[in-house]
Parts: sequence; structure tokens; C-alpha cells
Amino acid sequence: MTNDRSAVLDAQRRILSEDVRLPPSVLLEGTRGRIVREALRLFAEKGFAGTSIRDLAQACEIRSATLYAHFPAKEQVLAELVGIGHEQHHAGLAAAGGDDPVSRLRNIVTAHVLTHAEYPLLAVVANNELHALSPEEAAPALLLRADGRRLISEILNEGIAEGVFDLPDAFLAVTAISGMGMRVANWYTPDLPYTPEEIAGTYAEFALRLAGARG
Amino acid sequence: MTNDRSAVLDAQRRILSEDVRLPPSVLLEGTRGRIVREALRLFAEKGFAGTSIRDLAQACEIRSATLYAHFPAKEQVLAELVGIGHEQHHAGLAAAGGDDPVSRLRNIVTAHVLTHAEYPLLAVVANNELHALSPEEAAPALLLRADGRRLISEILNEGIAEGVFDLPDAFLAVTAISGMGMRVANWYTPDLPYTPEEIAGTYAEFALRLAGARG
DNA sequence: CCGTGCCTAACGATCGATCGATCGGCTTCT
DNA sequence: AGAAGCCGATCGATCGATCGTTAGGCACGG
Repeated sequence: MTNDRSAVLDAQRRILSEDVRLPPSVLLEGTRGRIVREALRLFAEKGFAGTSIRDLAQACEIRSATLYAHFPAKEQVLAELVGIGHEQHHAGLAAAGGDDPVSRLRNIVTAHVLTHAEYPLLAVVANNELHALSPEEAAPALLLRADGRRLISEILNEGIAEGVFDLPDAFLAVTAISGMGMRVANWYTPDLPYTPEEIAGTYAEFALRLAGARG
Repeated sequence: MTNDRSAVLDAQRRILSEDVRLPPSVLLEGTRGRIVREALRLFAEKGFAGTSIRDLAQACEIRSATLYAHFPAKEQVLAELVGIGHEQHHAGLAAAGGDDPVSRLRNIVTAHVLTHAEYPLLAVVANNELHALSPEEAAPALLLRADGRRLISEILNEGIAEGVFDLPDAFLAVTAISGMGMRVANWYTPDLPYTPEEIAGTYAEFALRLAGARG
């Protein structure tokens, strides 16, 4: 018997959500904002290399030449999205506090998953199209990414040191927790009978179990 | 303090492994096999749309026209890889047995992760470039994918029914277990101090904890 | 009256794909 | 055995389309 809910996952698309929402902290008005939003949708759907400058212009209802009045090159549009995505993600992780390793892990995983469920297109572009940037453009995002892993890793090490976590390997736990959260961006859609908060809460519970949290 | 092992993850590349291995069941000889292997490397690294047929031909040390003596179109090269990848993955899942839900879950997660660690390039292409195929070409892979999820889902439901699993939500557990395993393909490299078997074993343990397995 | 925003037009380069021709090797026929 | 014919593999050349990008001009608001 097939689980009804998983039927929605049977799609060829790289991403199921169609919500091109951007973080509220990013205020992009006028034509430039339009370009960024349509690029988010197209890059998430077809990839950076699979999207032409004319595809993007048509989606914005402008001519392709007009794009160059707002961005010096196609790559800079991607760089803008990758920057927004990584800053949003890292800000969420960094803001997650907690009084002890258990609550810290719960909060940081919640933030990690929430970002991927609330801004799935942004997460997919930031994660899967980073390779299309030049090394110089990609460097800031790589720093944020490494620091995000560091934050999770430190929480696990604290918990192990305090004896409240019991897990076979901290490095593999970081990859597992990060990985399962990142994948949420690919399958989450508002059509599913879960709110982002429910998913984040359940995934946080999964992470605590995975870490062997006591209590 | 940064975990030394995670330093290797700080890379812009879509995939860290450079091992273009294909499953031994796939015997591709001569120029056609060369094309498939080089395409695997290039599509994993730069994506389907980011790889031109001249890139591919140059990697094979042939002229671009020669490609069309072996494949009717660029898309068919990708279809070949996507097919191999999904068949390999599904065969691994389907072959995983077990006497009870606990051992079945352990075995299927081990198989799931092993495939992604042993054939990371193939997994990345099959997962992330599927959208570049026409719906007709993608359909067989989608069926295999859905059946793979069904296999995991059934094990979880069995375990819940027998009372040996205790988890908040079976659907979300499937997405979490699948997702963390899929992501292995993006970061695994033989340079890491883990064998694919060690990673698979630890991830299987994570999955059992996540499912609330007793014992 | 000058800047800003968008346009039309076009650039050279590259895209996926196709053409006819050539080569070596294998089979077939005498 | 040797000539004739076929065939898969590869080639150089080139197709029309599309690529990212640029130049120059027109319209409108302060």
C-alpha cells in the first residue's frame, strides 16, 4: 500500500514549491527586484546554465538588453541570489540559542529546516547552483556555509562532553542532520498537510534522537 | 574549534568525489562506453545544460559529430546515465532483506547510503539532472524512485504496527532518511577517513534511532 | 535639459545537430 | 585467392538557432 502523502513527491521537477518568496529583510523594488524574483524561479526550476538571459527577460516582461542596466552580467544575478540565500540561512542558525546542548540542537535544527521549508527555491538555488559562480563570487557563501556546520558541530561536541548526547560519530551526525534538512527544500510544498513549523519540529526531534539525546 | 574532517567539505564543487566508477553490471565498451563515462564526469561537475557536446567530445578525444553515431541526441546520453543510476539504486533497495522491521530498515538504509557513497557521481546526475529530461525519458526513473520510497515506507509501517518502532510521523521519517542518505553523494570522497561501509552502517544506526527502534 | 530607464538592433561566439566523404575491416562471390 | 560490395566508425565542414553582451537612440520626469 502506497502512502498517499508521498504521491506528491513523484515529480520530475527539481523543486515542488512554486513560492518565489524572498526573506522580508531583502527589499528589492522595481525592475531590479522583478529580475531577482523571476531569476529565483527560473534558476530553481531549470538551473543557471539552463536559463537564458532572454528567458529571464521575457519572464520580467522586458528586453534582454535592459537586464544589463541593472546587473553587469548574468552571473551577478545568481551571485545576488546565492548571497541572499546563504545570509538568510546563516542568520537563522546564528540566532538560534538555547540554555543547554539539547535545546540548542533543537533550536538550530528547527532554524535549519525552517529556512529550507519557507524559502525552498532560494535554498535550491543557493545549494545547487553555487558551482556556476566564479570562485571569487562563491567565496563569501562558502564561509557562511562552513560556519553553519561549525555551529552544529560545536553543539554536538558540547553535548558529548557533557554526557547528554551519545552518538557514534559527530562528523557523520553533522552531515546527516544537515543533509536531511537541506533536502526539505526539494520536496516541500504548501500542498502537503504540514506547516513548515511542523516539519521543522519533527526534524528537530529526529536530530535529537539521532544524537542520542537523554531525556 | 573547527572539526578538521569537515574542512574537506568547504568546496564549491557540486560533488567532491572524482571517481567515475559505474556499476559492474553495466558493461560499456569502446567509444560508447567512453562517452557515457566522460558524460558522467562532466554532467556531475557542470550539469547537463552546462556541458556542451563539444566539451563532451573533447573529453572523449573525438569530434562532436562522432557523438551522433552513438547517441541520437545529447539528451539520450543523460537518459542512459539516469537510467543506470536509478536501476542501480533500486536494485540495491529491493535486494535488501531482513527478518524483522529493525533489520529490514537497517539493511535498506545501508543499501541506500552505500549506493550514494560508492557511485556518487551517478547519484548526483540521476538526482539533480532528472529535470533536464523530457517527461517520457524521465518516466521510468520516476517509477523506480516512487517504488524505493514505498519500500522504506512499508518497513516503517510494519515496525509501527508491530510496536517495534515509535516515531512521530512516518512520511516525514521517510523524507528524513531518504534525504540524509541522498546528500552523502555530494560530500563523500575517498579522501575522508571513512569507508562507504562505515558511513552506511552509521547512517543505518541513525535511521533506527530516528525511527525509535526498540532494543 | 539632462539623467534615467527602456528600447531596437546587432555583435561575435557558441549551441545542438546534420551533411557527405573517407577509412579500415569483414563478408560474399567468383 | 582475390576482387567486389557493404558497414560501422570517424572526420571536416557547416547548418540555423541561440547564447551573453554591447552600442546607440528614444521618451519621459525633475
